[in-house]
Amino acid sequence: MKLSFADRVRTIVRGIRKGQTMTYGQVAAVAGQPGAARSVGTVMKNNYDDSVPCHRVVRADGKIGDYNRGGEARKRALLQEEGAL
DNA sequence: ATAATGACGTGAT
DNA sequence: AATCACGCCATTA
Repeated sequence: MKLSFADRVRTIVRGIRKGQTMTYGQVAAVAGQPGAARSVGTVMKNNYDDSVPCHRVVRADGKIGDYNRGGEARKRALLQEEGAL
């Protein structure tokens, strides 16, 4: 069975430890598709699995990035709780 | 199969 | 510093 890009991304993000963060571009690169940062976003958007800490994926330009469970504010709060900020 | 979409990235205004 | 414009690419319709 072949793992889609989305599956690899979810796996990678699941592996981000508490207090750590990765940029969309980083995840894409590790997933084997450098330059597909945007696609990582697409995946996150369609991913509703709570086991995937999508809030640990941030933008490369230092911004927080969006979040499908309460927006940027929520995401920022979670990261602060984990000490990622 | 083709077109539209968007939780990005970088460089130019 | 803030915004705009364009390229990028998997996913979705």
